[in-house]
Parts: sequence; structure tokens; C-alpha cells
Amino acid sequence: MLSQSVEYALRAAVYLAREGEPRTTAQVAEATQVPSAYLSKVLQGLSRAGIVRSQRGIGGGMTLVSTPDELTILDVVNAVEPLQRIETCPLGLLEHGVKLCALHRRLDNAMKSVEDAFRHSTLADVLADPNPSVPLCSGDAIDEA
Amino acid sequence: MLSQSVEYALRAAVYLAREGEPRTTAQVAEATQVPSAYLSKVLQGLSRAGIVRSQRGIGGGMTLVSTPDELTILDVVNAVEPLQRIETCPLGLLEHGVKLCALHRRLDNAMKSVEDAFRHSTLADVLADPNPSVPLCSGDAIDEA
DNA sequence: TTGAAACTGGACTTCGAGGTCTTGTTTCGG
DNA sequence: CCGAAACAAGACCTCGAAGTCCAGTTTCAA
Repeated sequence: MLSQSVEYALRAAVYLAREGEPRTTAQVAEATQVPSAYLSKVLQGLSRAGIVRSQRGIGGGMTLVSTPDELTILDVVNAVEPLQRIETCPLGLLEHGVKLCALHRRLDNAMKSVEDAFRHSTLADVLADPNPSVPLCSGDAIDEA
Repeated sequence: MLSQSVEYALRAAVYLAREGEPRTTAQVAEATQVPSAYLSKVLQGLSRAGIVRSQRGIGGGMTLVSTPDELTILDVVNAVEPLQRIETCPLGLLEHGVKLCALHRRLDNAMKSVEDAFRHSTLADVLADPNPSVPLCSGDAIDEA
């Protein structure tokens, strides 16, 4: 339902939030288990969207622009691929304006509930979650034995 | 967020629920504003999923198998393209089983809210909705002037 | 100043969704 | 029985998402 790119972007954002310091694409890729060449594209997108800042050269890498408590899941999702609410009748015959039909109003309500849930989760919330599994399911949760 | 095919299937289902009698692919296509050749594929899918029954020959067409109050939006969605909940950690290193990390639990909760909303809307609910716009936004809501 | 570390950007590939078209096959009315 | 009405199924097309590669460009440190 959400695209791969969104999933990857969220993993990267959570990881960067947790680390707090510049991390290279390769480091992010390894921690998040994402193909690095592709992740690089996704991070470029986040960079253009102003979610992340990139620094070239030795000691460079990617850093979150905002603090984790100022960045929501929704921000990241929308930076990669905006959650699209249904604004007007998809049949488009005569734009019903705000008056969606019963079917599309229900579909849009579902979208809205997702949007709201995402808007109310900051990366800080995710990191602070009292959960046995570590934030992005990374390997260090369970030792390799 | 939902695929085109799902959207088309829902329009068709609502239309068939409203009509109650066999309707040809061409009729459904016209009423729902969907390319008929493609709609035909979608309806074939609904047929294989047991949502709809098809009858060939003169007087034939598509009919809902269940009554509108027994068929939910979720049924239709799942018939076309199952809403996929996040069951195990997408990073898959060591399946965390039911214990999703904080990020994926939030994403899955959003999915769950959609699923719940869809499960609690039957086609009968959609048709009975006291809404100025007609059920599937079809053209007869507003005359052509 | 030079070279390694990093990101940038473009070309290219693969695959599935959405969509079209054409050739069956079933069904029924006359 | 025959032909038109309908669905069924497969071939084919297009386009964007996901993914790979590689040749640049920036940055820093020795």
C-alpha cells in the first residue's frame, strides 16, 4: 500500500534520527537493509525535500535537518510520495467539489485516518517507544546465536 | 494509495448493488466511467473471487453474488488486491514474529485502521448514505445543463 | 596538490500495473 | 440451427517504480 521508496525513506530517517550524526549512504544502507545504490536515490529525494542534509567528502554523509521531535512520519512520507487524499470526485464528470459521494467519502476517510496517524507520530516518538524490538528492527536486537 | 483496479472494482460493485439485476460490462463501464476492455478484466477477477457472477449470452451480464448488506468494501478490495498488513519485520533479519518494531507497528496500525473502516462499510451502507451526491457520482446527479 | 571519501546525476534494465485488441466460447431467441 | 449478444482469455503495448552502474564533482586531510 505504501511504496518501497517510502518504506526505505522511513527506515533511513529513523536510523539517522537515532544516530544524530552524519552517516554515509553505505552506513544507512547496511543498517536499514536497503540496496545502497537505490537508497542513494531515495536520500537524494529527501535532501531535495529538505528533510535531510548531505555533505560530501571525508567525514560527510547524511544528517536530519530537523530534530527527531519536529519530524513526523507524515513529513517523510509526503517528501517521497505525497499521501493523496481524494479531493474531488474521481469520475470527474461534474466536480462535486467538497461533496464526495458516499463511496469516495469513505475511501477518503480511510486516507485521512492514515494521514492523521502519521502526523501524530514523530521520529522521537518512534525512538522512545517502549518496545522490545529495537527501533528499526536492526540486527542488534537479537544476537546472532 | 489504492490501485486503479481497486477503485474500478468498487465503482462496479456499488453500481451492481444499486441495479440489482444483471448488467453488461458495457453498461457498467459506461456508468462507472471506466475503460470497458479493462473493466472486463477487473470484473473477471471479481468473478473468480466469487464476488460477482457472470452470465453469457443475450440477457446475460454481471450480478453480485451476495446481497449489498452482506458485501463490504473490504471484501471487494481484498478480492482485487489484498490489503496487506505488516505481519513480520520487513527487514526480515530475524523475524520478530508478532513483535514489530516501533516504526512498523505504527505503519501496520495505520493499515489496520483502513482495514477496519473498510470492513464496517457494506455496499448497502454506501447506497443508503444520506448524501446529496448520488452513490457513485454518476452523471444523473446533476442534469446536463 | 593530490587522492580518497562521499554525494550527484544520468543511462540503462527489469518488471508489473494499466490498458487495448482480437479471437474464442457460451447462451439464448427466433 | 443459426446468429447476435455477452463473457473469457491471451497477445501485445506503454509507462513508471525499483534497482544497477558508472562517470562526474565536491570536500577534506595529509
